[in-house]
Amino acid sequence: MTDFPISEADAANELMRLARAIRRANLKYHAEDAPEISDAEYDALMRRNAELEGLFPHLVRGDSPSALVGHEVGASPLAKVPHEVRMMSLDNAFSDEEVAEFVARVRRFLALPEDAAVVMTAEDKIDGLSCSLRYEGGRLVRAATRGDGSVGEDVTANVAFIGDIPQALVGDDVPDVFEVRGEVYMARADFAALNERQAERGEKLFANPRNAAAGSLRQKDASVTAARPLRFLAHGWGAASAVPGDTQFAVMKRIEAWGVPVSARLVRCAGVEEMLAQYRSIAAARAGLPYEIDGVVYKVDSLEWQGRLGFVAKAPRWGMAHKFPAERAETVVEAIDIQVGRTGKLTPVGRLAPVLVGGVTVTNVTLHNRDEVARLGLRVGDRVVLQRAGDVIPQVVENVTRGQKLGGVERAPFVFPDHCPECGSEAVAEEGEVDVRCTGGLICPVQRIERLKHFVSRGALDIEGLGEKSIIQFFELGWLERGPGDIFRLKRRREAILALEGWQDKSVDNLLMAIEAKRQPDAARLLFGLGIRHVGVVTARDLAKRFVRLERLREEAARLAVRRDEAWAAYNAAMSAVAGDGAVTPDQDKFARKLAGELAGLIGVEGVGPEVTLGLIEFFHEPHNVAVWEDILSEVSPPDYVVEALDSEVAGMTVVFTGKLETMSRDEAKAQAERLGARSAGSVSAKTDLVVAGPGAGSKLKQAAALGLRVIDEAEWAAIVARAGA
DNA sequence: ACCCCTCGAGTTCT
DNA sequence: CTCGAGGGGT
Repeated sequence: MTDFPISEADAANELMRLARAIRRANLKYHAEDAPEISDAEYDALMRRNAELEGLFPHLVRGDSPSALVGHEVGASPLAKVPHEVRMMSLDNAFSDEEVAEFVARVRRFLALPEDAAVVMTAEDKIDGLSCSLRYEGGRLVRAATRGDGSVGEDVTANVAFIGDIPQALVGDDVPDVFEVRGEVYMARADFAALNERQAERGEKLFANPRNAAAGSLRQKDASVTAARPLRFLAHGWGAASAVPGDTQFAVMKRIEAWGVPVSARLVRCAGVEEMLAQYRSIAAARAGLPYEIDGVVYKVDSLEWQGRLGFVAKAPRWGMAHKFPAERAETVVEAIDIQVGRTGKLTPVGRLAPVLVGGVTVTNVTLHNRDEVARLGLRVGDRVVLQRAGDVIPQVVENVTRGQKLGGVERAPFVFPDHCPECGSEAVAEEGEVDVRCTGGLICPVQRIERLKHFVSRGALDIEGLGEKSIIQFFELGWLERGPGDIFRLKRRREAILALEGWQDKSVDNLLMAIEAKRQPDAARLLFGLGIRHVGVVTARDLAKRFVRLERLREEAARLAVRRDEAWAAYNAAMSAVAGDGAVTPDQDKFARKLAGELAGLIGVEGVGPEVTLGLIEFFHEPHNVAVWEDILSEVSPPDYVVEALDSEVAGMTVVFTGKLETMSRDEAKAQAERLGARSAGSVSAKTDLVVAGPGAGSKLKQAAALGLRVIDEAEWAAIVARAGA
């Protein structure tokens, strides 16, 4: 026997550490464009790994880095750049009423009196692509596209050719760090000239200036960008070590003074009337502007108010885009197909004679559901008016030939199917529901594929390079038979994948690397990826926050399932003498609802009511789901879900606000609690840690007293917030 | 018993 | 982006 210089146990240990270190290095290298270790160090790790694997072939790990090529793997055309401050989008308004509503909402949230003046800025909204320019010490160090809002793409080299974007900001008040945010766009005249050139050279034409700008900026080869006439207008800022002013308007003026263009139509408005006047003035000027715009953006001018208003899921509460009416077009519905989604929902889709709407050719349009088709009285062959809602998703506005014969020929009405077109199972609409669903569940191959797609999708595990095509391909080969866990076993099929058409060494490595990178997935994303009914991104996050480890959530769901079954059995035993059995009686239904409500109370997460609770119980009750879940957990281990919150004395507490609050609205108080790492609940219970009571508090205060809870007033709350430094 | 808001689910095209 | 529906407040 050979005398090894290292024991087998030590080698196994070291291999594990190496796998982890190399994985981490790869991640840093690709995802964040900020390598932690040098190439030489990286190579040393790889060599040591290969050496140990040579000594102990039976210790080669399933996730061995040696199966994967190194640093160049996963290299996408443009490097990823995380945004220090998320790039948000804005809520849209399409009518004067919605604008008035927006101002009223701001007033309500800030608890301002009805007649208090709310100053807003207004400016034209350019149809380009958002870009963030980071200046450090006044010099441009990085330019990034918006991406998904959290992570964008590095276009630093590309924007070097945009004359509007200075390489350095000029002024004695330029902060150390300042990110200018704005829109990269192509002027109309330049767009026309570019397309002319493209036509002359027989190259592809761009559909509109927006696409031309996007295509020109996101180039791996920056020299292509150099030849394209791009421009830039600032409309805000992101991360900043200091903000030069206390109003939106003042800061924009400073940015302009530092040398970055700002819209000439940026103004301040004293109220709804002035905002709408500005909207109309910009709308009138629209055709004569050098660039394309799709609306007007309003922002609360006071930065202090902006801070208090904060954000909802993906947009600030202090801004709004007032869009121009959408362009419309007419076309013919040539067919109506039925699609099956991951939840089994049957969605009718109209196949259209191609038509240009708002700069894009549209050939498909969702018809949503059975009722919508009926509402439009839609039959194959009808002419319809289309518009792109919010200038993006096409929708049918009107059926022009409703009920008419076509060339004297009567057409059959569209019959919505009562069986799944994919698996033949019965398709039904639940009592009181609009959606028709395939009842096949996991029998239905399309549902299974859709669930897999959901699992790897951007909001869930976000496995790059595993798209619809590959999923279908692998699924049909039976490689994803057991469920999402199979994805993590694909590496055993490396050779088999390589043998498939369209797969090269490099693409397989990229894929396997992307999969390996998700061995420690974010618990909330994993939970979301399971596709539990009514559990979306937000709820998944809230649940993960509450349970920290997903296994605890599963246990709780299992406990609740037992509780439900017992309560249900007891109820039916007691009632059987009276009601008899058969279909669910109204009383039974009422009891079931009440029971679900009580169980929801035990979960104790805001936003999780009876329906969501039932979704959780049923998911973890179904043996097949549990098997899938355990299978996934045998492959991945999500770290405990701990959210970083501002350090405060109420972190981890459950706070209830009651009574009238004087200096802030309820929503604002709740948002503050979240920021301090506390949960805000709607009602007082034994789980409540702290009650913030304003004047006029009633039953909740009594309850709090009965439970002996700590009760404070608004001023004390404000002090806690201040101490946390929020 | 309602009303408002937020969340979930499905979808378009490049 | 829009729609419907769930949750929570009034």
